[in-house]
Amino acid sequence: MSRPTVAGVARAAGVSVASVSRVLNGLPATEEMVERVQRAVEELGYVPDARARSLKVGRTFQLTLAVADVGNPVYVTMMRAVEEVVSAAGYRLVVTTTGPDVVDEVALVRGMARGYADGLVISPLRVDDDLIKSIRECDVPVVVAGNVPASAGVDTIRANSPKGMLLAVEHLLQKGRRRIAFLNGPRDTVPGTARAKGFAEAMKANGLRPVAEVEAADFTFAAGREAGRELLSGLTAGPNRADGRGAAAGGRAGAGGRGTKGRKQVPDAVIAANDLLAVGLMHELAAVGLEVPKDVAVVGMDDSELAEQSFPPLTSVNLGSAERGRRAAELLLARIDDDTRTPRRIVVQPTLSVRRSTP
Amino acid sequence: MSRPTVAGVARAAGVSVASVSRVLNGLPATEEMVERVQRAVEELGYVPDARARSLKVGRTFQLTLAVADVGNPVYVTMMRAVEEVVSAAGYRLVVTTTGPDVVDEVALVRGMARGYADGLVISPLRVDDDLIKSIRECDVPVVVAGNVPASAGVDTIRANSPKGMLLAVEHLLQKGRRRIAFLNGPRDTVPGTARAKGFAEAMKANGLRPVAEVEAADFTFAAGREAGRELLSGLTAGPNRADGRGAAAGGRAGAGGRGTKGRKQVPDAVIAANDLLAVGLMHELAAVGLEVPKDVAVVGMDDSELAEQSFPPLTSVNLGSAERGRRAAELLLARIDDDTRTPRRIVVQPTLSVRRSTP
DNA sequence: ATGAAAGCGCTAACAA
DNA sequence: TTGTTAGCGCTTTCAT
Repeated sequence: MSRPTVAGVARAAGVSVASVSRVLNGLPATEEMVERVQRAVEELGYVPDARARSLKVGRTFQLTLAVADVGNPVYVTMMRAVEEVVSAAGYRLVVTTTGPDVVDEVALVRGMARGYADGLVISPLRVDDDLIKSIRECDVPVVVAGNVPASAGVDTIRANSPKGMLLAVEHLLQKGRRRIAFLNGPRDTVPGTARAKGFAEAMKANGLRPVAEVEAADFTFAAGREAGRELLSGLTAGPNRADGRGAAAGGRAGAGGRGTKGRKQVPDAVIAANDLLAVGLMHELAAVGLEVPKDVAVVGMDDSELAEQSFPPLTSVNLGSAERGRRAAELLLARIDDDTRTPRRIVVQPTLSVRRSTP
Repeated sequence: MSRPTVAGVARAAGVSVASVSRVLNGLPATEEMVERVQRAVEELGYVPDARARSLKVGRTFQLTLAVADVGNPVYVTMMRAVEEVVSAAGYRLVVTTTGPDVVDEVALVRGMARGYADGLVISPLRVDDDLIKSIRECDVPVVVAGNVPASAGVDTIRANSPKGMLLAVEHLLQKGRRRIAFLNGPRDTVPGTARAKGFAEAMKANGLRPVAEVEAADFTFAAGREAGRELLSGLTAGPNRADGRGAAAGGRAGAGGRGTKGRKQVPDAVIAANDLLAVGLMHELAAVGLEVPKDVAVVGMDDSELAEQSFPPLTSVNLGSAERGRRAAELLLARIDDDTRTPRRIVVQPTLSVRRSTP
């Protein structure tokens, strides 16, 4: 036979469906009533149907967290923080993956109207007007963990990348490194843009010019290796290299040719836009016989679990992923509670986690 | 104003709700009808409510994947594989975390009766009779990615840990390493038990006795470091160590005292029960000045993304996480399709991914 | 081909 | 305090 419903429980207990519902929801009832219902529930193994319930009450008590890539350890940190807050508030958290394309992000936000959950925390990799529009029009509250324009009018928790870059640059400077290169992720992403801007500002503020800049195709380990290879081949290639790769790479390598001496310099430090890229780079450094941190210091960003797992452990800018996750969740809960509050934009300040990849 | 419903669309289009539903579901209708409904849908920005729909049709077109720890990279691999299969079949995948306790796993399985999804893939860390019972009684199909007894009568995809251990041991042997130690995870877990058994068998089959065995508190990096420290302190401690840690550690360190010469041996190889533990161990090896692979070779298990990210890259037993994920998803879809088929138990065979952590 | 109406399982008025 | 009943938004007979 099929799953029992309130009606089945009511029949078994010899009471009305309303009474069953009341007991189940802890509303006032006589002791005997509670007793009878609970026994019937027990006997039948009754479990209420969340869909029917949410159809009626208009809430699912589920919240969704959408991230671009489950393989990026920064999301692990964030997920844990969000989970903690929402489960404490009695919500179930479900995680979905969007992939790197903005159209998939938009589809996900639009899809929230189907009633899967009562709210959404999304950390978008790429943002366009469509996405912002879909967020504003979304039937359920959305908070963005990432950078969207203030004009968008949505709740936002974001990191302070420029400040983080400043921490990284000044730390390196303090350690006597001045030939700093930058390994960014795709510049057409939200973090990619922010990091690029932050890096440029931080260097300028300290009177430095980048030794080289390369852009990885993704915020992944594999892309980090590839871009790292590009960065290094442009620098270690002799003037009369046969295969011409050095020149080719130099062509894509931003400021690579504009060293202070008018020719290429080997960097004594590299800042990577996230930890995965940094670790990828370190593999390439090892491959060409450069030692970290002796020959080249490396700084990552995100201060994810990977930073302490990597070898040598990676100095990394902590952009507050845990705190951003926590506060994003809190903001979402607050908005679910009161949808009229004006959108907030919270900025979480970075710190630097110094480990052995810098001297 | 509120979200539009079929009724609203019907009114706007000047047709009946039934016709709206039909057009939305691609059932036969005149061209004009389709046209009118679609325009109304467009205008109102109508999105059907998935809860109401699933309440009626009895299906959610959502599938759940439950893992113990999102921080474990082996689940990333599995998640990707599952996602690919289920999305190709038109299902949405949602991921939830159970945590390490069996009671939480049971609660999750029981909770599936609420109708969150049409099926569940669960990779349980710990299994007891309650869990098996809950799986058997679950209202929606469940497939287990892990090892449960055949008597449980549930669909299962599991790895072949013993075979994997054999690959690891024989690889080390072939590289001339014979003083092999074992760094396991908690033995009261499914993988912990399987690995321990497999390791013992593989060693015995090759006429070897373990140099040491330690058990980490969790399958995490931190626990790997701690257990690694224990392993090494038991071995590097002199006979008259002042703080007594060497002895204490030796006490917990399984066969640590039963070397072939009647006293402790320094291992020339360590097999770890997963990649996170292996990486944690490598940090401790470095801390005491032992080089990988020169002094000590290290083999991990899972062949996760971390194995190639680690430095040196980690030789790891590929237990087929991607294939297990893929086949688990396929099995789930098949069972949703036909709930009468007899439960299958599929075993995925391991391979060895040799990297630089072994000579 | 289209419309009217029943009903999925639940909760919340309202009535008793 | 308890029971009766309407209805959440949708699909699906059953008539037309």
